Amino acid sequence: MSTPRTRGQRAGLTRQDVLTTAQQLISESGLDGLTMRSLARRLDVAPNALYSYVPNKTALIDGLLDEALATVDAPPPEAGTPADGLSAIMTSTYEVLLAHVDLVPLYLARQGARGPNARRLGDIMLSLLSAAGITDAAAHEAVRVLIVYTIGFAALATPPSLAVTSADTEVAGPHSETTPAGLPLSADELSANFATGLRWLLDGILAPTSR
Amino acid sequence: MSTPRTRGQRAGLTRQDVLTTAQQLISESGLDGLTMRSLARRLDVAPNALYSYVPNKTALIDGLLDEALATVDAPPPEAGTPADGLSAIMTSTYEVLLAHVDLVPLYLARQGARGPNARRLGDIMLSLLSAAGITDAAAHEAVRVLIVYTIGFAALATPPSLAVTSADTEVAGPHSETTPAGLPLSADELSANFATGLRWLLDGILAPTSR
DNA sequence: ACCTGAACACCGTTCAAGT
DNA sequence: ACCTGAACACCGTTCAAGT
Repeated sequence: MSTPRTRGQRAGLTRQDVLTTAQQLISESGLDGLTMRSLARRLDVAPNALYSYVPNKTALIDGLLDEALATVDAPPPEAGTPADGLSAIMTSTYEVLLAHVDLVPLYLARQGARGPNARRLGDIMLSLLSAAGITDAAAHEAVRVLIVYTIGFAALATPPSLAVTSADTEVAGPHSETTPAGLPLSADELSANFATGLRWLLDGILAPTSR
Repeated sequence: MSTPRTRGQRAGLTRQDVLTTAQQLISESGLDGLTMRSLARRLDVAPNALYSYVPNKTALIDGLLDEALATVDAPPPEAGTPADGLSAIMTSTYEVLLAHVDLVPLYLARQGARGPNARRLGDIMLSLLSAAGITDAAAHEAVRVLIVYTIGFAALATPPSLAVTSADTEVAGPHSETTPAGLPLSADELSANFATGLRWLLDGILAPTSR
């Protein structure tokens, strides 16, 4: 638009530019605010220019997910008890997810991302469990439960229908009621709720020989 | 296509036809197999004819979600202990979700559906908790934890990238490895995993004065 | 009320060509 | 290697018109 580039001229993009701007678009206008075309528009290139940096939209989103996970604070495996370590890593993950609420539905849709950072976190969790004497199948069970619980809970904090556009639900009766489980909660209440359930899970996981 | 209807002729559709066929399309070809246009094609009507039965695609999907939840087996609140009742209702929900794997990402995206059937299940859970002496905020906490856990776990059983089209991930090295948490599990293993975590949660929730 | 025709404003992606 | 132009095969939704 502004600088009318012609045929052979370069825009000087990098893959980082593409990812960063994509995240910006999502932050600004939600999940469907990000299209290959809107992204290209923002970067001031033609839509198909993006395919020099990303094989397709799916890969672009995978990149976003993994980039967010990179900021999860993984405590050194030696410090503290395994329970504390697991609690810390899940809580940090929860907070990172909250900082990227709009990505949460995507994590859920592809059940937890597959990138290198996801693997890194999984490995740390396994080593913490191993230090607590839990290995093999039982350890993998525990990891799955914890991941599912954490992402799922982050989804609760996600404003309903981020990805949904026209949500003109019919006007309710006299009292417009709360959601199924009485959803309107503060972020603090939800965090406390998360912590409570996490403790239950960790107690169960780490209980001597599964109770 | 087949019977060339003209201007004023009716196709004789019902809302049920629309919902049923929509579910068929999803079962056959996944989430992006369902578009307003593909649905209309299957029903042999023009795309905009659907808007006589459904205000938009979002509402259509909400209808699908609630219809699935209608089949959840809610045990009579009197039979057995609250723990058994809660376990039964969550297990039934889990099974229903597994029977509709392709809908799970949608449940997650809108965090648990809002229809009448969702409300019905929530109310039953609350009354079971109440019978166990858990009310108010604590009860709502527990409901949220259980719902999130159940939907989240169903997501684990969902084949990765149901909604993702072109998943030509790069070919791995010598050994094509497992997913982050070692995902390739049988349905039975996952169900057992679900049951284990559910027990942990119920133990925590129903423990005398939160331990 | 239920349906069609035609259109609007979009999508993601590919193919060929330029430097 | 990086980019544009142009096109393909789609979307969801609306508006006007027919019976």
